[in-house]
Amino acid sequence: MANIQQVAKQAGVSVATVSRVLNGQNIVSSKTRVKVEDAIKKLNYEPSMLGRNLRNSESRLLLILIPTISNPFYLEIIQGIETFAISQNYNILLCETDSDPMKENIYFDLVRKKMADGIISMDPAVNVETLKTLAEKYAIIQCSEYEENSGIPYVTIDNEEASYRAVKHLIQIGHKKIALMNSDEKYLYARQRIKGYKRALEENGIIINNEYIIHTEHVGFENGQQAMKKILKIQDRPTAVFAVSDLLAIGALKEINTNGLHVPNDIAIVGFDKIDFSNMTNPTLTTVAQPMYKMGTVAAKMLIDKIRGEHVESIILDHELLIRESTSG
Amino acid sequence: MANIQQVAKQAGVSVATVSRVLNGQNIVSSKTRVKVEDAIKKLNYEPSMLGRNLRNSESRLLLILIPTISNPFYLEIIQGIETFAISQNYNILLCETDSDPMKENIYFDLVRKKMADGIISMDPAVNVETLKTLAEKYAIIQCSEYEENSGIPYVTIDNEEASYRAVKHLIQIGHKKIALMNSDEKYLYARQRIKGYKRALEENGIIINNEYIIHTEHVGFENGQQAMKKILKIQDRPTAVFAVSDLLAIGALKEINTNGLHVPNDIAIVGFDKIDFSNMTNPTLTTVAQPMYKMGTVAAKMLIDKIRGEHVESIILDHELLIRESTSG
DNA sequence: CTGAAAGCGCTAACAA
DNA sequence: TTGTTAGCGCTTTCAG
Repeated sequence: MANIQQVAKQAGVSVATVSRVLNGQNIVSSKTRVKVEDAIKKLNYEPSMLGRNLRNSESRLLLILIPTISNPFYLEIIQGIETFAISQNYNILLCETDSDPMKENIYFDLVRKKMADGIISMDPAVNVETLKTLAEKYAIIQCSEYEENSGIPYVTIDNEEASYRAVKHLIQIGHKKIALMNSDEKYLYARQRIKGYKRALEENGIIINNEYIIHTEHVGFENGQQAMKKILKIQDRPTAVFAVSDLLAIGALKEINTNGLHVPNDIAIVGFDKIDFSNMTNPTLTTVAQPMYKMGTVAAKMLIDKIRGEHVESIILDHELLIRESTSG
Repeated sequence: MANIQQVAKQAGVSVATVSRVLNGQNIVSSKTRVKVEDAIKKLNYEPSMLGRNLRNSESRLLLILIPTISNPFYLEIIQGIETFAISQNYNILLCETDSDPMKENIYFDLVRKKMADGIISMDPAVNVETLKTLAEKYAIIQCSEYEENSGIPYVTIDNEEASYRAVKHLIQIGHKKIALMNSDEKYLYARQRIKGYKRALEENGIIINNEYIIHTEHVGFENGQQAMKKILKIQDRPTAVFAVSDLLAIGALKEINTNGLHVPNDIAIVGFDKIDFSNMTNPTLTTVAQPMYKMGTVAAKMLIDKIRGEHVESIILDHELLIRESTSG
C-alpha cells in the first residue's frame, strides 16, 4: 500500500508536488505532472482519506438522523441528500435513532468526535435542547420536522396548508363527517396539520366533532389499523378519513376492507407523503405529495453551505394534493 | 475545541497518559486517572476520531452496498448490520449502487482510499471481477446474493429449497397450474429458485409449462404488474403464482384485483422476503421469510472478524414459509 | 506507573 | 514551478 512519500520518490519529486497533482492544482508543469501520474499508476497508489481528513480537520461525512429506516417516507429524501452529497464529495452516515435519546447521543458523539462534519436531523422526537447546544458548535440542518425559533435552519413544507387542502378536497366531494388520524401533538407537524384540518372544516361551516379526531403514538401501519377500529365504532360514523401519513392510511384501508366496507364508497381516505406503496394499494391512495427528493437535495446543500461557513436561510417547499382512487369512486 | 495536548497540560501529565486513560488502560494510577478525567471534563474534551483513525490506519466504517434503498427487503438486514456494527464501535456507510458500475466504483474507491474498512455487498449486479480483485486486499463479505467459487465468504439462505417449499405448498393445496415470476437468470438466486420450482413440479408429476415462467428485469411492483398482465392473457390460465419477491407479488395482486379476480379464490399468490408490506396488503401475502435481521448481524460479524484478520466461513441460514391469506381462502 | 518522541499520510505556508 | 518542513491529533514503543 503505497503512500505519498513513495510516489514522490518514484517520481523523483517532493511530496508537495505529488499533493499538488493529486489536488489538481495547475501550478505544476505538465512534464512533472506526467512523471507523478506515471508513478501513481506504477505504484497503484490511492491517496488515503485518513491523512487528508486529519490534515484538513474534516471527515467529509454527513450525519443523517432518522427515527427509523422502515418508514418509507424518508427513503426519497435520503436519495436526494445522497445525490447532492456525492456531487460535493461527501458521503452520508445514515443513523436510526428509534427516537431513543441514548442512541441519538451515540450519533451526536460522531460529530463531537469529528467523525461527521454536520447533521441533517429528520427525527421529530429529537432532543431539541441537545440539538440547539450542538448547533452552536456544529453545522446542523433540520429537514421536514423542525423546531420553531431554535435558530437552526430547516427545510420543510407548509403543513397547515397541505392539511387544509386535503380536507377541503374531501369537503368538495361531498363529505361532512371527516375523521382525522393525527399523531401526537407534541410534534409540531401534528399541531400544524390539525390546525389546517380545523380551518377547512370551519370555513365550510362544519362543526368540529372531537370524537372524529384520533391521536396515534406512531404513524405506522398498525397504528392506522387501531385508530380505524376506533373510528368504525363511532355511532355517527365518519364518511371520510384524513390520515397524516400514508402508512396510517394504509392501515385504515386494511381495517376498512377487513370489515367488509368499501373505499371510497363507504369511507374515503386521504393519506400524506406519497410513499411508493401509496400507489400499490387497492384502491390507490389519494395523498399529499411532499417534494421529498428535492427536500433532500436542498437539505444537503444547506448543510454543506453551513459547513463552509456560509449563512443559510430556512426554506419552505411546495406540496401537491394527488387525487387517486381512494377519494374518487 | 480542546485536543489531547491541552488536556495533558491541564492535568499536568503527558499526552501518553491521557491517551492511556482515554483507552481505558489499567496501568494508570487512580490518582493520575482522576486528574486526567477532571481535565477532560473541565475542557469539555472530545477525542478526535480523525487523529485516532490515522494513527490506527482504520476508519471504523463499514461499506454496505445495496442496489437501491427503496427495496424494503434490505431494510431489516441493514438494521441487523447496524446493530452489530455499533456494538463493535463501527458505523455504516450505506451506499446505493443502482446497479450502476460507475456508482459502484465511486463506493469501491472509499475502501481503496481507506475511508472504509470493509464491504458487505448485497448487490446482485455487482461486478464480480472487481469484487474479487478488491477482496485480495480488503475485507469483503457477500450477503444474500453471492458468487459461487469467488472465494469471498457469504451469508445467505438455501434459495432452491425455499423455492421448492413454496411451490410444494401451492401443490399441496391443490394447484397444478403454477406460474413462476422470476427475475433475470443472470442472477444466481434466480437460477436457484427456478431449480426449486421445477423440482417441486417434477416430483409431483406436473409437467413444466414454459409459458408459465415469466422473467422480469427487476423485482419491483411495476414488474409484478406487467408480468401478471402477461399471465392473465395465457389461454390456460394458471391458478397460482409464485413470485420471487414480495414486491413482484404485490404487483401481481394489484393487477389481479384490477381485473376483478379474487385472491386466493381465483389465483393464489406466494411471495418471497416477508417485507413489512406483505402483511399490509389485502389479502395478506403468503411468503418465504428470510431471517433478514439475523443475516445482517451475521454478515456484520463476519466482516468485522475478517477485518481483524480472522478466518471466516460462509454461512447458510434457515428460512421459513409463512402461510397467510393469499393462499388460504 | 509515566514521559519523550516517533510517526500514521497528508496539505500548505514559506522559501527558493 | 518546486522543495522543505511543520503539524493536523492521536497511539505506542522504549526508556526511565
